[in-house]
Amino acid sequence: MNRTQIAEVVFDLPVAHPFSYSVPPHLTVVPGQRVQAPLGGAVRPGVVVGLRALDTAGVKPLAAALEPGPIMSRSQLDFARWISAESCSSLGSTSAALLPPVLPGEPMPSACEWSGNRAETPELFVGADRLARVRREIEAHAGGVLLLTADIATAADWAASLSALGPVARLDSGIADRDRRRAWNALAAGAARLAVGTRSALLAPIPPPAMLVLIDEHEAAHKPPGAPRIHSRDVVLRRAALEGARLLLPSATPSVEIWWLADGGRARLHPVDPGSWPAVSVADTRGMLRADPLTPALGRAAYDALARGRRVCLLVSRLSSALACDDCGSVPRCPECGIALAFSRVEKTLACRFCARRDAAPDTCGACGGRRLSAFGWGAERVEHALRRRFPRARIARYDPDAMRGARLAKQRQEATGADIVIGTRGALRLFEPASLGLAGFVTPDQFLRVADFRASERAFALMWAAAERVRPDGQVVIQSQHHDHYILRAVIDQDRAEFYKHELRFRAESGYPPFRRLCRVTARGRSASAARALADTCVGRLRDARLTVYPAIAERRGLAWRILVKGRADLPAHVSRALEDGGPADRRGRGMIEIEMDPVD
DNA sequence: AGCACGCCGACT
DNA sequence: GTCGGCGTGCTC
Repeated sequence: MNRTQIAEVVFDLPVAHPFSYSVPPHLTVVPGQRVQAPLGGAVRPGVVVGLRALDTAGVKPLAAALEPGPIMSRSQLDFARWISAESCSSLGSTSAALLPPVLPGEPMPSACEWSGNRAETPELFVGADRLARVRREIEAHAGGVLLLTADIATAADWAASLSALGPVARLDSGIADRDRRRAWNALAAGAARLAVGTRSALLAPIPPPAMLVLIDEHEAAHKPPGAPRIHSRDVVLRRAALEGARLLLPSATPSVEIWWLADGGRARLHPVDPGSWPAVSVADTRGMLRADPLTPALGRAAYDALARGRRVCLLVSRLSSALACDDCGSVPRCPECGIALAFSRVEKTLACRFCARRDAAPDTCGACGGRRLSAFGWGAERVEHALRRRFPRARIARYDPDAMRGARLAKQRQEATGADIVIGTRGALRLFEPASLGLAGFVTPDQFLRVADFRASERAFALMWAAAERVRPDGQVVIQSQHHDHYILRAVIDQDRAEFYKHELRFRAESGYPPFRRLCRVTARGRSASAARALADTCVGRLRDARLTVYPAIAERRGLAWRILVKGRADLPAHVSRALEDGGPADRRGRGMIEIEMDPVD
């Protein structure tokens, strides 16, 4: 029997284990190198993750090396392993998502190892001058810089702006494969010092001493669909520690997780330049908003702004799914979980998304006995109609960049750019520079406060803060709300972030939400309702056996899918993977499929 | 994820 | 009698 070298190879598949191949005598491969290997009748690209000596029984040979050397150093491969474990994604899918395209004929610069002997404290920049300060830090930094954004458009802006400081390697998918790959090589070879990208750049080789920058750390877009299911914030925190890199986090409204780190001295909050702040007021809507989306206060503010030739942005939300009392403003909440109960108009029920609680919707308000309970909806269309009647001579446009793409979006954008009044969702704020608007108005923000999601308050706070930053110092922000004393509103009125985080952290601690506990969502799908149910029951049983906090499964898609929420500590991914075995993002066991989503953001 | 091998309905 | 539906299971 021949003793040869065996290469362990992972592929872009939802399969947890590597596949073994013999290394033909004419080939030399090392861990971290990309290869071609036969699998399931076809030759597919994969990554060598290990080598060992063994007999060759029943093993096929590698077909070819895709590149002359490893694309990942030992440090990068270990780090990819960590990301894979932490996100319950396969190592193959993780590597495929975080490595540049293969280009035959390109040279392979050697990828360097990370030293990480002195861990730096992550740094928060939250003030009005945060981007200018981060830019100065980048300018002053001697080594390489990796700057990550949540979307391609922002990456393009940064690449353009940083090019004044030297060659910029763009690593996001907004540029051609060839250029992206060359940018990666330029970095590894030390020919470029500045790198800009989105999450696909998380593994990029940066010349030491490295500096990492994550723009708008709080953005949910830092955890886009697709493997690996992990927020870029968690990745850069780890990478900075391993690599001994400085990590800069500019964000007007950091995530509660990051603020908590700063509270505990594990992140450093740089001195804050508060910047200018408009007058923020709450317009009481109790008993209003039946026939008109504008309270007298907001209507007057819009009139004044238009009369002074200033622009107006009205923020609306997508449809509400919670119930509220029109008389006292109270919202039915889950007694167990503390979150607003989701209202289903069709089924006439109130349901909690976290525990499986589901009750018939009441006829009267539990707090004041009022009989007017409604899930109200002032969507963009209805608001626009009402405003056209009220301001017949104003140029009014709707803008909802998250709901459309392509030519329709471009057209809408153009109309919105020239409009006096823009009605839009959160993406509409991107149209406006800081301190440029005459008025920002929130039509029915109570819907944000009521969304059946514990992160809703964080998002509402971020949105209101972002709106206020875009209003001129002599302009106004008007928030129409029944909750005039809500801590989010107080924090925005007083321009006091700490006020928000103090309350939010107390709520999270009391209810056992992140950052104090970790969450995982397991989805069990089946062909039939009974198969799905059985699979879900199996999962719940195994997770309970692992002594994790497991909430009862909630049916979706008429019983074809079941959502299971699991709570645990920092080591939750390992426990969930072990409990469900081979748990990939879409592990098929028998007749069904399991999906594991660590730290869900929605 | 692909892709092959499996056992039950309408066609030349 | 075969062609083909997709349900199930494997890929080194």
